[in-house]
Order: sequence, then C-alpha cells, then structure tokens
Amino acid sequence: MSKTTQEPLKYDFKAIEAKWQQHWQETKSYKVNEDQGREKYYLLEMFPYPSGRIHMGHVRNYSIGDVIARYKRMRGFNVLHPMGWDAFGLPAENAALKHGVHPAQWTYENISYMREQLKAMGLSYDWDREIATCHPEYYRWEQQVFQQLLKKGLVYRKKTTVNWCDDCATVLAREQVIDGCCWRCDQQVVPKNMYGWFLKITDYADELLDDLDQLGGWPEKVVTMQRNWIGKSQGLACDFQVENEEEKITIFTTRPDTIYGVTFMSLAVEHPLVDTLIAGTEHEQPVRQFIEQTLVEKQRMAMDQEPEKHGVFTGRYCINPFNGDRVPIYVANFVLMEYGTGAVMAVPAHDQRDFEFARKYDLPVRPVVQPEEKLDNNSMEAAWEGDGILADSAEFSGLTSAEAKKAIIAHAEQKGFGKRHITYRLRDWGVSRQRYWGTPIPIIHCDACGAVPVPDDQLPVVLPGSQPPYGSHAPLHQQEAFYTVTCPKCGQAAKRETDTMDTFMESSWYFGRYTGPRADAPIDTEAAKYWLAVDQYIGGVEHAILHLLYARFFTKLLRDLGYLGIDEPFNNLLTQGMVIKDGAKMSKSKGNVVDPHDLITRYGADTVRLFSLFAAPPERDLEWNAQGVEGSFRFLNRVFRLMHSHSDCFAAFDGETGGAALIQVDELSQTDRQLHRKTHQTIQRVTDSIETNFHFNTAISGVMELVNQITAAAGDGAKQPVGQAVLREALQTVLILLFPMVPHFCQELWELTGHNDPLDHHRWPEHDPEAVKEDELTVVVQVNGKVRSRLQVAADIGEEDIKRKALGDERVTNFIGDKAVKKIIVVKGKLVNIVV
RNA sequence: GCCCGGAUGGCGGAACUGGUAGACGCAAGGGACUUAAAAUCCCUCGGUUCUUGUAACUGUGCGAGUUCGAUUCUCGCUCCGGGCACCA
Repeated sequence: MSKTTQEPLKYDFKAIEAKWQQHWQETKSYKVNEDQGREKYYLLEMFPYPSGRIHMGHVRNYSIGDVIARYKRMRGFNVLHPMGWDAFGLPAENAALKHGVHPAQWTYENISYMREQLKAMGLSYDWDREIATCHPEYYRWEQQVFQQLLKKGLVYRKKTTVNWCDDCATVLAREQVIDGCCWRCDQQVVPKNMYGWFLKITDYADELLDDLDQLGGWPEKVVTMQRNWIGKSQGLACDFQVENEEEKITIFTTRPDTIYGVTFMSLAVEHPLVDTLIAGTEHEQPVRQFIEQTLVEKQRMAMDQEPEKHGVFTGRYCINPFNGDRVPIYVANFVLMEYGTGAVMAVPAHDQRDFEFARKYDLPVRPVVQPEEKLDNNSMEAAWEGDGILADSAEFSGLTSAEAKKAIIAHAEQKGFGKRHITYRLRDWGVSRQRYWGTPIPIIHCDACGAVPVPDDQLPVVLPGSQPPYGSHAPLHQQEAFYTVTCPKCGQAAKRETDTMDTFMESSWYFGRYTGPRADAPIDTEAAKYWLAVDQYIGGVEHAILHLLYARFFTKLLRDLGYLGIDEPFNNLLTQGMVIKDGAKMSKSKGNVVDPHDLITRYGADTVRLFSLFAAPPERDLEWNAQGVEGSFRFLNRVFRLMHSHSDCFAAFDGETGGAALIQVDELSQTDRQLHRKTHQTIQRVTDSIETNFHFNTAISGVMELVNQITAAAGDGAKQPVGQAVLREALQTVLILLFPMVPHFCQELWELTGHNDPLDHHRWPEHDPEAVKEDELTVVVQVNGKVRSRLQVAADIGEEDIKRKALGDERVTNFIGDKAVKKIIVVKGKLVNIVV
C-alpha cells in the first residue's frame, strides 16, 4: 500500500483549467476534417443567441453535448462538434436604443465575451468552424437561396391579414403567437393588412408529416406536436348551389357521412360571398351590423377564451346537392375564414358547435348517424360526434360511417359537385419583418418590372451602416439611401425591399453551413455529404415546433435545390429540461438567476459541469442547488487526494499498457478480486448509461461508488492490502470514465500519474465479462411474497440446493410454522418465494 | 375540452424484460481530529410500535384488479407540468 507523506496538494482548478484550455486551443485538439476512412459523428447543440453572457441553460445544454462529443471521440469516431451564434434579432435593436450602441457592435461584443465564457467551460469545439448569422458571409448565401426558391415558385408575395406586434413593430408568424401574444415580448398581437413574403411550406406539408415516421430517434412528444401542428384532415370538398344565384358555396367537411343531416349553412364573417347574398335585401343591415360587431369582438377578445356562438340569417338559401334540401344560410362568429373554405355545412346532430347554434336559433336537429343507443332529435342534449350506422340518408342508409364516407365522396365525384379533399392546419410561413437587424430580403420593386430579384453578382445586399464606422440602424423603410435604387432589369428608378427576414431563417440551415463554413456556396456539398445528417441534436423543448419544423423544411428545400442529399437533418434529438430554482424557471423578474460565471470562478468549470450532469437526467428539469455544487466539488477533491496518495503505484509501470494484462482473475486475493470486479462493473454501468439514454447522473454515481470502494480498499483504514496492478487499474479507470464530464481535471491527473497521451483519443475501456461475474450472491427468501431472510450462496448454486437451504433457514421455518408448503418459486440468483 | 408527460424519504434522484424499494449525492443528527474553527474522516438517517432485534407492522399520489410476488402491467380517479384549442 502506498502512503508517502507529502505536502498536502491542493486541487488548484484555476491553474489546471487554464493550462488545458490553452493546450487544447494551441494544438487545435478538436479541429476536424472529412476523413472517408473513419466513421463520422456529428454532434450539435442549438447555437445561442448572443444576449451578453451565458446562462445556466447554456451550461447544461453544452455540458451534455460535450460529454457526448468526448465520449464518441474516445469511441473512435471522427467527431464534428461546432459552435456559432444565432446573431440576428430584436434585443440588439433594443439595446441600441437603450444604450446608444449599434446593433452590430453590441452583437459582436457579446459574441466575443460569450466565446470566452464557453472556452472557460472547456468545451471541445472546432472553433475554426465558428459562424455568426449576422455576418454578410453567412447571410449572403441565405439571400442566394431565397432567390433560387423564388425562381422555383416556393417564395411569393401576398397581402394578408397578419399578426402584428405593436411593441416589436413587426409581423409575427403564426407559430410565434403564443396565447394571442408575442412570443418575445408578450404583447397582445393585433391583426393588420399588409404585403409580405411567404415560403410555401404547405407544399411540403405531406412530406413533413410522412417523414416524421423516420424520426425514431426523436422524443415521441415532439413528433406528436409537429403532427398536430401540421394538422392534416381528409374529407370532402362539396359545392352547395345558392338558390336564385350563379354562385356556389364550397364547403369542406371531414364528416361526409353526416351530409344528410345538414340543416343550415354557416359562413365566416369574412366570406367573400356574403356581400352578394345580402346586397339590397332587407337582411343587409342586420347582417352588416353583425359582421362589424363580430370583427370588433374578435380583435378585443383574448385568444384563450371562446366567445358565445352567435349568428344571423342572410335570408338566402342554398341546395344540398345530395337531397335537394333548401338550406338556410347563416353568418356565424365561430367559422374561421383561415381554415378550410370559410364555409361550413352545419350538422347539429353530429357537431357540438352546430348543435348549440341550432338550439339557440331553433333550427332543426336531424340525426343521420345512429350509435347503438338511438338518437332522438327531441331529447338530444348534445351532438353525437362518434361513428355509427347511417339512417335517413337515401341509398347510404345502413352503411357504417367509414363505408359511407367513401361512398358519399365517390358519389359526389361521380356527379361532379364535390371531390376528395385534404386540408392542413399548417399555413405558409410569412418571413417578412419590418426590422433593421436581420437579413435584407434581396428584392427590388420596379413599377414596370414588378418585384425583381437582386442579381447574384450583386449579393450580398448588406445591411446599411452595419460595418464600422457604424451608421444608422433605423428600420430599412426609413433609410432612403438604402432603398433608392435603379431596377436591375430596366434601369428605371426603383425601390429596394425594406423588409428583413424572420430570424428563424438563419437557424433553419446553419447545421449545414457548419460542414463547410467558408465555402463559396451556401453549402459545401461534398463536405455535407460526409457529415450530414446530424447524428445527435440537443436543445430545449421550447423549439419543438418552430425551429425544428423550419429546419426540417429547409433541409428538404436545400435537397431539392441540389445542395443536400438527405431528407431529414437530425437523426436523434435530445430535448433537455429547463434549469429551475426554487421550483420556477430562472428569470430576472423572479430574481432567482444563478450566474454560471460566478460559479466557474468559485469552483471551476469541471465542478459546474459535473453538478449539472449529476443532478438530474438530461430530459428532466434540473433543480439548481448550491449545496449540491459544493458536493460535486468535494467529490473532485476526494478523487484528487486519492490519486495523489497513490501516485507511486503508477511509477513502476509503463503508462501506456498500464500493466492490466498482469491481472489474473483466479489468482487475486479476496480484496483484489472485489476491487477488480467493481472496476469492470463500473465500466459496464457507465457505458450502458451513456449508450442507452445519456443518463450521466447514474454514470457519475457509478464512478462515485467505485471511488468509495477504492478508498475502502486502499485507504488508511483498509484491512487487507490491495495489489498495485488492481489498484492502478481502478484509479486509471476512474480518470478515463470521468474524462468526458470533467476533462481538465482528468487530463491533469492523467499526466500526474505518469501518462503523456491525451485522454481525448484514449480508447474507451471495455469491461471484462469474466471480471464482472460475482462468485457469491445474496438470495432473498420470501414467505408469501414477504422478505423473511437473506442467504449468502455461491453464484452457481443449483435450484434444489437453494430450496433446501431456504427451507432449512431458521427465520423461514418460524414463519412457515406448521402450515403446508403449497409452492416454491425460485428465480435464479435472485430469490426464493415459499407459498404456504 | 382534446393530446402528451409526470407523481418514489426532509431534498435532487436510483431500481435491467414484474423479483431485496430508496443506489449515488445533498441536508440533518452524533462522534473523531483541533486550543478553536474550517477542512477531513467515521457512524446514523422512510414511518410507526415494542420485547432494541439478522424484530414486527407499514410504506413508491388515491382506489380497485391481475399475479406466488406490482414503483413496474390493466382499469378508474386526484393533483402537477407541457402542447393544441371554435380546425368543420
């Protein structure tokens, strides 16, 4: 046993971390290139918005990522692990207004500061691939892709009612409206009519939906959320002829089987036909009044409450093409113009909304789909929305709902008044923003030529004033020098587009840019072919719809433009939980923010990393606990002392092979055998934890157990001496297994224990199945399912022997008494249950 | 309302395909070392009861069920978190 009294060494994390960070930077340890001979692994964490300083969410996200990156490197993979900045966005403009700093300056300064913070965490990035989306060398390629999409008809301009946030003075995509409020500033969103640019994401709706099935490596929850967001419904689009009028009303329904139950028609207040229907009739006034009222109500009403159902009769009728019924046409406040056709065939017996409406305005309720318990229109208190057998539906009577749907659609198609139709909840993506700090949309508006794309050789359209010395950062529509141009086609005076792109555009393809960050094209196709798809993507679940849907969409766009050869960007997705404190999300307003910077200064990066990995599994929320950090720090100190007090056991051996081959399992003493076994069990356990679900918390507790056992076996109070080879193997294993989590610490001790190779590429150990085997185990003896005794037995004991032993146990016989044994269940190596 | 999660000691969390509930850590209590403190080390630690034991009973949100045996499977609830929300 080694016990040289030496000066007590302190775990000087500051010096250790500075030393290795400098070393990694100088030797570019994490720089990678395509290497066809090696298997690649692309690990990506969601890049941060450069808000000023890193927060706990970043620490957690990037700690998790770094463990995986380092682990995979030790597994022999060629690991791409890049970092960059999602650098466009409103906070830069707000900061500019508040502090009089140009958004570009503010952003680049934040990036510099945060880059140092990330380096201080010891994260193993290939910094040569760093990108910032606000840099013209990044967004120029986005502009080029925009032009190419325009050419393909996947980008278009239209005037629509948009969600407008007054505070941010910009349009929001529907995905960015949360509970009727702006996702960023929480202001109530108001409708506004204006022109904007749109990406035809709806063209890809089916593929985005179908390919969700390929995403086996994604959390089921995220897949479901996207599926619901796309919201595909299949049904029938059907024309109802308006009585005494040329016009038809087209409806969409997912329940063609209920079409014989139609008793009225509901139109959205914005429906274009309403005007024609009421013009010059006695109903014109009341209907107009109703529409006006409803529009005001809609604007005022918070989106989270449903207003009561109202409607008004237009005085007109349309004809149900199936049975020739005259159907009264109403305008109703609950019909949405944005979904389907803005017109709904109302079937009160089978739709709850229609039912409420019908009861209110005394309209007939006509059940046509009968469940097992027959519906009666007089006694019904709610609509029956389930399936059933058709009744009162002409030749379709008697069919099931499923059969009837098919038959009725076929009938409509044959007669030519309807057809099978699919509707999506997903809308096209409006990408225009009336802001300064974003990618300029590369278009010139000419009175003669229309919207003309800026020619390729004139790209990028650079944000005016964004280069030092910095100039104006007013929204572009206020910058005359910027928008006054001549038309590239005809040379006449023209106006440059002043909208910038939604910042979600930049983050939709950055993972591709990393594969060839300085390429003279949007994507380095060859490099992308090697590196993509991303093998593991890690980020917050708050991006489950927005970012992840857009990124999937862009992948398909870039594929169809010939840049990428993949359908899906992220093979595996890990959504990490939030970091919370005192049960609530950390936020300035709650005053419960913990600054990682202070912690790193006080305990070092390794301790902070260790705690954030240890406190909870990645997908769960992590409750921050200052005392827990202290505990992680203590653990590292304990390991530090342990290594130092046994450093001499490394001296006599060759550092590379470690002399593990000298260990012969059957020649080991009892103590040695136990420690050797524990060492290999720990290897197995840690490897399993990482491989199956990245549960680093259990991996770490496994190593802690090993450390505890080493201390018990080789510490001051040890009863039996422990062999040098076994001890050395155990100590080395601790360092190797812990390296991905606390890299500076382990590398330093690795060096101290006589090794000079970097742990970065040290082979990850395999457990020896022989070493892991227990030769004795504890078997539980139950009587009627209750634990009554425990037996120490040889691992290879036979079933009969163990039964006999169990029945002979004094505590067991006491419980059995004189009752007859009915049955004995033996689970090998685990337990015996005696049923009496 | 609909769709997903989740609920285990004082706390964070363990427990493989049904088989020893509470690993590991934190906190707490006791002790050693010290003039003292810090640091470190050792012991105890779900609850109740007593006869203080290798004790009994009880215990994984609640109530049933399946099973020799349920934190784990089934059914019905409660509460908490997330998503969607008049989607025809």
